[in-house]
Amino acid sequence: MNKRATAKDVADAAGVSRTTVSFVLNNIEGMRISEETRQKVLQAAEALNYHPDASARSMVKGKTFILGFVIRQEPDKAYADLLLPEVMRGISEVASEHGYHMIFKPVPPEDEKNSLTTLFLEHQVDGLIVSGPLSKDQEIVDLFNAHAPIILQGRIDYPNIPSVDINNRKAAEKAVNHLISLGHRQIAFISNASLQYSSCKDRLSGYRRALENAGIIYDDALVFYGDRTPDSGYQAMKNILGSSLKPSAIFIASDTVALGSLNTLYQQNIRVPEDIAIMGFDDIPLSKHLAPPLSTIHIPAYKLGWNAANLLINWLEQEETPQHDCILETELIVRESCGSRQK
Amino acid sequence: MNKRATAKDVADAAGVSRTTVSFVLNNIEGMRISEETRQKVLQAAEALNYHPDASARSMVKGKTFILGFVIRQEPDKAYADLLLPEVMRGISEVASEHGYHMIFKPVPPEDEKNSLTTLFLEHQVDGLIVSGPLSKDQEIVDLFNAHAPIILQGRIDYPNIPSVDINNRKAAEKAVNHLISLGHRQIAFISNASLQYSSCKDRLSGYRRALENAGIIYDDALVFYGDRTPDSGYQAMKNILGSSLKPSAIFIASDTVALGSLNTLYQQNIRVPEDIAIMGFDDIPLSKHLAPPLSTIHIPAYKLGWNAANLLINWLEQEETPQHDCILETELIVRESCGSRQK
DNA sequence: TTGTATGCGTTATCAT
DNA sequence: ATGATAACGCATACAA
Repeated sequence: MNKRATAKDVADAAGVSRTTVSFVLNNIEGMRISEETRQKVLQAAEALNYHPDASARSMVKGKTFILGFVIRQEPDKAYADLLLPEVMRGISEVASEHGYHMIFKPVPPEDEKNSLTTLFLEHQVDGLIVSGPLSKDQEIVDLFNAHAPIILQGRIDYPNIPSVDINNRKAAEKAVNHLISLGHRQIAFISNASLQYSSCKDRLSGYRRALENAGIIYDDALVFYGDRTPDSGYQAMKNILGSSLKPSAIFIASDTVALGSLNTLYQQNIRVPEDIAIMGFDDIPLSKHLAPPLSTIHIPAYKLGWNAANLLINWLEQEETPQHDCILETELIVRESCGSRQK
Repeated sequence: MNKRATAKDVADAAGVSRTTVSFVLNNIEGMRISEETRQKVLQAAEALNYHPDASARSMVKGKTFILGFVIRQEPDKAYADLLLPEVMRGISEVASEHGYHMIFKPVPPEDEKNSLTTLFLEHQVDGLIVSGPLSKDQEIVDLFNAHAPIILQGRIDYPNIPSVDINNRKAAEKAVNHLISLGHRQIAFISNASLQYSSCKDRLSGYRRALENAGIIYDDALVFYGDRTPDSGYQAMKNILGSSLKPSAIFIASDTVALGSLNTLYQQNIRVPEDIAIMGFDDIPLSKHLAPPLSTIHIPAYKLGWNAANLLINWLEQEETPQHDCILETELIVRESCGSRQK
């Protein structure tokens, strides 16, 4: 890149001072500038293709105009999340509108060199949106208490940290109720991941609650665990089929995990939904294209990102911490994998 | 966030000058500093939790330490690309190792306010990795001629711009050869997207070449177009089935598009591979979990990103433009969707 | 071996 | 209405 024009160059070209240039270009209210100089400056800037230097600007403003979107997971898991791109799209759209950029980064907990705190300390970002935290995450708590602008996408076991989320328990309950309404009583559960994550805990509790409301006894033996990957779903399903359990339906709390489970069933020539009903969770973009199309719970991923970014930017610009969590509605999507009512 | 400590604070605490602090912290070679002051500075920095301010550092160094990863597509299409997360992972891993951050952004061509050039002019990034360019992209050419550090992930019709890519033609040929070796002669083609993209053009030409090498006459009527989405594959497949054509195999130059096509077949009770053979392209993470598991061409997405980032950072640090393109190998993945040899 | 002085490109506070 | 000038936090050439 050839050398860029500075404000001084524009000033020289227009025959005014740097201050005037700054006033004109930033549209300062108080100062009334003669239309003549105004035009001169504008033209000079245009001619020299002047754009303010981001570093210089951010140094003097004390702001980077950069939002961090960080995932509390190992990179391979983080990037495998099929809902993430939609969340990112929501964030970056809002960011873009407000003149912010977004840096994306997996930052697993307990990573010394690469902490959330460092991002603030080095002043790389103005604020953070943190996705998929563990229930206990002391660093987030500390940061919040130090008044760092930080929005959770998810939930942790600590009050008052502004968050954008869905009601996982309620959504899971909705999913299992659907299965129950279809006549299923023996319903297995495959968790999306370990119960260290609050979303997993909440989905399990929704499953349990739906069962109990229907007078079905909750049975630990029917609960299995995935780790967000199709492979884990493949394995979990094998375990179920290999056991003496004969569930007529399975609620899998992640479409991605369900993908692997479906694969097991395909291999063993077990038909869905004729032989077994499958209910997913997440509504990843391809669930509707699976064979059979997967019934699931729709998560408004784009809106999740959109809301998180808006809360954060509002916080940054208005200097006020959001007072309320933002809980978005989920939707039961009935496709074909659960079939219709059992005889 | 409470006020951060500056180099001056560290200097005061250690009882030395700011210069000394800088020397110690940046490990300047020439200057030999007494071990005593060295320790004093280190301890003071530690105690104050000092981290250099990114904006200030980048202003004085004339570098942002930020890499831009931009997609030449509309946001909704860009974020729907299921291979992208792996490419990002490759980039961000390398970036991270070298102390760079990555900003990700869809920047469609012809977007006035949001151009690649602006990113450089405002000095938001040190360099760019541009994914999925159209064959003709004047802005990229101009930028390259102005010596902007820019790596293509893909190819455009202009020589010498450093790029990281696969050999799309050869890969497509490989895929179609497999179909031919299985005994298929009537092979339809669904393009991943419009031929404005060179990857699409190249895949089509590979298809054509394989046909001709096998003495099969190329027929325009067998060529259909997707637009990277499952929906477009769904529609294309409907068109094929609705026509008088009766291909025994279809090469779909995108697994994502194939997903939709598979859905059409499922709905119409057409079995894969018994009734029709399907070959994909991309090897997105879930292709192996589909029913049936999809035969496809594996693209080393992570390595694509990894190489692009390495080339770019090398360019930035060594000040030398890469001289050679980096063409990565693809691999034919045989799973179940093509079946075995036809009788 | 360490300190002084200057510059990076902006914005913003003062005078004029 | 416009122009000097200071300040932001850091790195570094030069001086001591």
